[in-house]
Amino acid sequence: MPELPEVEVTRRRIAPLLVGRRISSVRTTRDSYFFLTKPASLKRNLVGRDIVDLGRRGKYLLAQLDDGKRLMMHLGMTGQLFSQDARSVRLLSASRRSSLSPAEQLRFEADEHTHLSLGFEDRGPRVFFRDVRKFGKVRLLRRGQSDPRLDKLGVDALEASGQQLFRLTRKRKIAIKNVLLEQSVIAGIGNIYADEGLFLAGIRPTRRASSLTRRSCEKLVESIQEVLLRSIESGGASISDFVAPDGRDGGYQDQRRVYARGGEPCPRCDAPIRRLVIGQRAAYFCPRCQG
DNA sequence: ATCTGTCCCTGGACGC
DNA sequence: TGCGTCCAGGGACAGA
Repeated sequence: MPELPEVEVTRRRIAPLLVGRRISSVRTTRDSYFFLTKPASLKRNLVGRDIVDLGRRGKYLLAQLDDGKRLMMHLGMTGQLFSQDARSVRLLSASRRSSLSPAEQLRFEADEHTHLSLGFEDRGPRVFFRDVRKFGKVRLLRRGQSDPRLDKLGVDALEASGQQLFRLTRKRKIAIKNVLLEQSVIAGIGNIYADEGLFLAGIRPTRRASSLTRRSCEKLVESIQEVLLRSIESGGASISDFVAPDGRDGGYQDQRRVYARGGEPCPRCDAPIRRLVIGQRAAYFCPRCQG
């Protein structure tokens, strides 16, 4: 479940394998809704281009090309962007692993989930974009062209202020947790960091958004940023599929306080962590600490 | 403008 | 061992 920290860790570690290299070959799976730009068009437009920069907005990655075009990528739920040299069991399903020898498991071969594969003129390692559930997206933007998905994004979570959150929640009657998940309000927060941030701020996820005071909004944004930064430092959260571009697991899954810890004792007060479904999504919180 | 429900997808966990 | 069922969830979209 790549959220801002996982996308940022991906950006930092894949950038050295993209920026400054010239694309010489593009392989894809067959067309599907994963491709906002058709595979044939991707190939046509990418081959021969240099990548000059790799940026991030919310959970989107944007690779800047030397001709002014941009490659927009979203990792969805299970997207993995990584080097051909990466080694990780997370790059192979359990059933696939079971039919391979230990030596074979160490060599990743592009499989049916590897929707985009870039080769480079320098003949160094290829870069793969793999996504089992295909909730990810890739699109080529022409020079100066934007995408409605980017246009709708709110302020990046690392740059948000409590003041902004306060203003944007005044008319919102739904649970604060659901507002945090809206990328049009603050971009980059997903289920894990919404729960973790709310825990750190001592705010119950079901709390009606408009009932938060200015002070609570400030505390909440500070808490979310603290959690996001700590996760980036630890390499992101490898709870199910996330793996860094070099094949390393993140470390934040072990630091998490409440997310996916239903029934376990609260790290602050020992009360059992509760699990609720809010807006069709699981939410974890401490019923005692989060008043 | 805001909110709710549904859908896309696949692998893994779990129960029988 | 194998099969069926449920769950995970980011985001687009339709309809209230």
